[in-house]
Amino acid sequence: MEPREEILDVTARLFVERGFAGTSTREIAEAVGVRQASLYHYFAGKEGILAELLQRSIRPTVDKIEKVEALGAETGAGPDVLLNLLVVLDVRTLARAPRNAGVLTRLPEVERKEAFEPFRVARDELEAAYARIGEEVRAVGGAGVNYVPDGTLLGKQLLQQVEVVIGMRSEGHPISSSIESIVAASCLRICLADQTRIDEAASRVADLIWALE
Amino acid sequence: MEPREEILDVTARLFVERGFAGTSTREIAEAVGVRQASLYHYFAGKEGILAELLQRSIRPTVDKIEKVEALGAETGAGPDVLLNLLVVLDVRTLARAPRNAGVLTRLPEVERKEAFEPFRVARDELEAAYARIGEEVRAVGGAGVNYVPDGTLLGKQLLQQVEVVIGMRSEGHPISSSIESIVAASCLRICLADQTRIDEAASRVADLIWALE
DNA sequence: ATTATCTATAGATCTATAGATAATGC
DNA sequence: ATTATCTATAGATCTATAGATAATGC
Repeated sequence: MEPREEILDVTARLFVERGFAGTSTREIAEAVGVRQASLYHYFAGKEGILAELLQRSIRPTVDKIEKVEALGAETGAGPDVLLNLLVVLDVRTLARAPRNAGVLTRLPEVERKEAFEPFRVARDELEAAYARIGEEVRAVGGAGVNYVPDGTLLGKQLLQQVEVVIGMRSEGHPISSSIESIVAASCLRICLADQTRIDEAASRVADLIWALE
Repeated sequence: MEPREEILDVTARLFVERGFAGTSTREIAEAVGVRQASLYHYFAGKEGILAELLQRSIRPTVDKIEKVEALGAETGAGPDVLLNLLVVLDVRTLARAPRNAGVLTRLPEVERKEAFEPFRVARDELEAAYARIGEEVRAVGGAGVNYVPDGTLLGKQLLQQVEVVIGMRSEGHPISSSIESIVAASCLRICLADQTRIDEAASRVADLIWALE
């Protein structure tokens, strides 16, 4: 592995275990096997490293939002299918992230520091997409039903639900394709889809997802 | 406020904003208005303060698990009602925690340090209760259905779903009683309960919850 | 006596930069 | 020339403890 990639990999592991402020540049350097000052050749300090790790953890999913919504227009796939697709893509990205880097999005520094603003923007885009598609799913069957989340809450509920895979990985559970499907189904249920619609959406996802990965 | 309580309150705010390693004892002391060394009179260092904050954030809910399950035996309330009750109690605890202290449970140090083991045990108990009750809810109507979470996943999904209120509070949204009900309904939906059962459970919760708070 | 608070400080870090040296690529 | 790496270090913290002093409660 080239040094730059190795620094990212090693730092991801340390930040996930100990957090941002809890990891020193010296520890990173030692784990990589270079001198502390050499890190500054590749990155703008600790913040620079985390900024890149955060981008990598969310970019793949955000880049696919447009594609997913375009697929709705092209293939006539309804919101159930689109939500299912987006969830599966998001779950896979989190499941494959080296060192379970999804954990990093929850570090307190991410909310506070200027350097992470691009990440926050991307994350808000993703949440907005969940809110938008989730509301469409809900609109299909949820007329006159009680205890229904509005868009803001719904977006957060779906994002939160997907992130259950981060917690699973933290405890060492592998993320099987069956977990993908179950999390997607749970998201549809949160949006009031019934089992018939869930089965239907799941069967169409299999044929569409290859085009998006 | 007595000094000990004030230290807890101020530290909760700082830890939520900056994390554990990102907050120094000197900053805490300054914000409280005492000398740095004086903190050690009340607590076993930074870790001692966080240990107590974590306990306070989860204890109220864990203490109610037994009561909730006992209520099932006493009143004949079914699992739908029990899950709804537990979720509402949990949401209320998170909603009322000073400074949104629920955020603290996600700090990386919480997983690593000896001092927080009692908290981790309590949190696992809560997750186990969600898994247990969630499985019972699912067992009522979920025969032969596809894409169904097992107990381990279900426990995590429910815990994760409840924690959506932490995120809401972080962004300044007040936690209304309608959000309580919606989150509870979402949890029942994740467990495959249909709208009839959700309405039924919600109507019984109103009569039972006063006995548990 | 005990509790609360302070000053002072040991000893151990931290990050980021300056500036030297070596290796690589045109 | 540029890229990669190093040594050395400025300057700023950090936590935790020792030990003094003042206030409180029996």
